[in-house]
Amino acid sequence: MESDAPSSRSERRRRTERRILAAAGRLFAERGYEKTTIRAVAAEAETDPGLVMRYFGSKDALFARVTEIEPDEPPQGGPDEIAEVLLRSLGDKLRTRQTGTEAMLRSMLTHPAAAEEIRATLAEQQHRIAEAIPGDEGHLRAALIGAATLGTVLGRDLLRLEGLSGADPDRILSVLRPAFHALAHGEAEQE
Amino acid sequence: MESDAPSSRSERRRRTERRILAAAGRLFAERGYEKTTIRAVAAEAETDPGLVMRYFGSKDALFARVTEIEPDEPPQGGPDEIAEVLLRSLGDKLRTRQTGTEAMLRSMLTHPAAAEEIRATLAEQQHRIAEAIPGDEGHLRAALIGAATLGTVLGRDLLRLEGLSGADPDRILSVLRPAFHALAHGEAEQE
DNA sequence: CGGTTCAGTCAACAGTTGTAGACTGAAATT
DNA sequence: AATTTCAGTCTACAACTGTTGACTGAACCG
Repeated sequence: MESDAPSSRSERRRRTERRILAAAGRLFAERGYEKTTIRAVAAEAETDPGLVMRYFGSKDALFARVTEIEPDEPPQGGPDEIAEVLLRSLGDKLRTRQTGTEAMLRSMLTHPAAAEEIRATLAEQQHRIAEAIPGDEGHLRAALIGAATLGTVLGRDLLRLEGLSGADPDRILSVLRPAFHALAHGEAEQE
Repeated sequence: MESDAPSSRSERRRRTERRILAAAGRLFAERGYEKTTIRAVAAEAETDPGLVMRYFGSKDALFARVTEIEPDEPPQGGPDEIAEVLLRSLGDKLRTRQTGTEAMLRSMLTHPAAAEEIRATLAEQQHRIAEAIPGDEGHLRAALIGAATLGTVLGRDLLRLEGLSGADPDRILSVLRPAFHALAHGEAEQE
């Protein structure tokens, strides 16, 4: 009772590729790079390991395809605007979970390519943020905002930390908001 | 030119066990659970894979031994005291890096036992923190402090994020301080 | 219709893994 | 001195890995 009537060569091909990508995304996100095998991906996609190799070249290349993600909205403006933009980006990540992103995060501690991608992404964002933050600590502040964001997504969606795994994104954001503003401000605003 | 004159059976045994534990700690911390092989541990410890198995039973058991870590100073007091205690704990972790802790963190996204250990440790700390934080959001606030702490250690020592990898622990703490206090406070103290 | 392309299948490769067990020789014990 | 214990070594196994290449049959194109 599935939707089909497949048979057109290019159409079949496109479908299998999509199934493989979806299966790979799921498995990489759940198990990480090393524990995800080509065979398991093929089984999950109901196809053959050989096909996976032929269509994507190698396990590494498949991983790279799955973890292609579009960059965040570039933060700009003053410290407060920056904090709000970053909170909004975090909110998006918490609301609409992407297998690609999760695959990347899941493997970032063990797969060098994933680690490098994260480093590069965060570094670029940092530079933009640092420009807008007064004081010579701009880079450090930007990096710590990144770290906090990372920890939050990791804790909620990958580690499923108690008290965070089911939490409503909006409540998370509202608790985090003052903290992000505090981090974004070079000069102490309270005390 | 090494210090030795080994030969006493129990002494030799103790030494090799220590070498194995040290080697395993280093490798688990650098490469994570899956990519660390018994053979590599044995080679690093200049001994035999068979011995590693005999002395520690299994790879899992060896990992468990290596990642035994003593719990943090239990946080107590009001929100501000709690924030300070947690900052101090973070400072300790940043200043004196422990291979056991790093091995645990490195593997927490791919090795279920490591993930569970982290969850349990953080959950227990959270409960204590939550009691002292006013408002019904105590657990969420506690969890987010944990996530931020996790992200900071991860970003600095495991991922080596640009702008964080070489950062002085005290500067990190001073930037994080207002943010931790903001997170610990149930009622908004600033605006 | 005849020939070509190509999605899909299958079997096999070379290497690595955790783990088990037999063996050796020297320290420990009697 | 005779015997037992045990740290250390070596070999082997069964399972699993990414990857390759030969094969099959149906869709495609002339």
